[in-house]
Amino acid sequence: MDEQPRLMHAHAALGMSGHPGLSQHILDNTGATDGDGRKQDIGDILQQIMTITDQSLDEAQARKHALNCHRMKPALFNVLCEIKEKTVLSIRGAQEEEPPDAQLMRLDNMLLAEGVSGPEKGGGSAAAAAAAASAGVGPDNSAEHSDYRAKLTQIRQIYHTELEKYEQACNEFTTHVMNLLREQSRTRPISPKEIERMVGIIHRKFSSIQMQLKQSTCEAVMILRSRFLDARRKRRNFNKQATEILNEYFYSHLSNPYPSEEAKEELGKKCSITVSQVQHCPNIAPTIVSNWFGNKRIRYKKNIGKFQEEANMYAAKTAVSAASVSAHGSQANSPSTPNSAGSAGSFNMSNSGDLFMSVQSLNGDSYQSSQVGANVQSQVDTLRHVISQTGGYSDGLAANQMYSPQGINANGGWQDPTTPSSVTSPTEGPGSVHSDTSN
DNA sequence: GCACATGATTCACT
DNA sequence: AGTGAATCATGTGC
Repeated sequence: MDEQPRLMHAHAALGMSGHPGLSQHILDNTGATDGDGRKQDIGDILQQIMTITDQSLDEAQARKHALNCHRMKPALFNVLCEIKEKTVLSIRGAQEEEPPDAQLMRLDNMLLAEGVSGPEKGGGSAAAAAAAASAGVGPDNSAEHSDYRAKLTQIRQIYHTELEKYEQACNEFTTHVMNLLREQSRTRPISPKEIERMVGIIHRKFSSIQMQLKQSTCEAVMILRSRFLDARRKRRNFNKQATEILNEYFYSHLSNPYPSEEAKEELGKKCSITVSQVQHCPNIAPTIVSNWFGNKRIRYKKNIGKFQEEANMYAAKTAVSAASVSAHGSQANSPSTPNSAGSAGSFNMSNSGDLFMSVQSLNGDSYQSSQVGANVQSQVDTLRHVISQTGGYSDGLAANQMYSPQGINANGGWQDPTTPSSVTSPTEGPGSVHSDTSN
């Protein structure tokens, strides 16, 4: 009900802030009801406000002091506060509460998961280990792993340094603004709530900067991670010797080219995979060997013809080795296992039956024979000779046995792929598809 | 630059 | 868990 007089007091207060004489002038005219007169007053007030900048600082301070000491000041100030509370705050009130930023939460979670934010656990080794695991690599301390860890630590350090800087700047700025507002609150109505809101605005601004920092950090981690994984994925060509060893094993176990874990490890060692491929990560050798055998089986099966020559070559090598070992009085024709070959450390003699099958396919299978040249045929003859000398197989047996090419059965699979060739059964009889035994 | 070979990865299946 | 098949990605030779 008493709104009108209060508003008029407010006008008076406005004037007071600029000029003490002016306030008196307004106060003297509070009873005026003439509209033109009021406009004239406002014009005067504005005019005087405009001239404030011309006044010296000392003079302004003196007037400010006089204002603060004015007997009407507290009452007028309260009125101003009340008016402001009813207008400005009510306008802003609606847009206060914001939902928690989902993107920021995602970034925080990711940084936490990657070991960038949160408590330090060896420079994010957990994340590095996870990355390594996802790359199909054991938790061994490979060079790439430590490199990844070092770089992640670097990112972490930069992130925390920058974050600290931002927080410090935010706090400094907030303190500064709060002091300023508190100072100003003596001369103009600034409620604690308003200061609080201002602090909130400042924090939001700074948190948006923080979010950019977090985004950049996430990007950096992603790039690092992808590079790390790419490095693990990077293919490495085996050297010739390694390929030969693997091929020898493959073709000498053609009927069942599924090396046991032991055999894989042994092959890994023999192939020097531990040196050229996985010197920092020796446990991966069996995996690499598995990869190689997996690829070999598939590709061999897909295109047997293409691999025939290779098969012959390795069969010949195996046969020659068999012959030489036989000549030295060893048990060349015994169905020893690749790993039990022990002293010689060779897989060559492990499965002469497979070799035999290679020969069979060359000689008996029309599909095979159509693809071999005269030189291969002569090689076959040589092999037969070698085999007969080693007491391996008779021509009669060879003629009676019809095998699908290289041990692949009618279904397109190898016989009993679940049986590791390193445990080739010596009890397998002559009638068996597998002709490991030498009877 | 291209084709090819081949190691590695992924996914579905058993 | 091991495997086959498909696919990707890269090294190599021309």
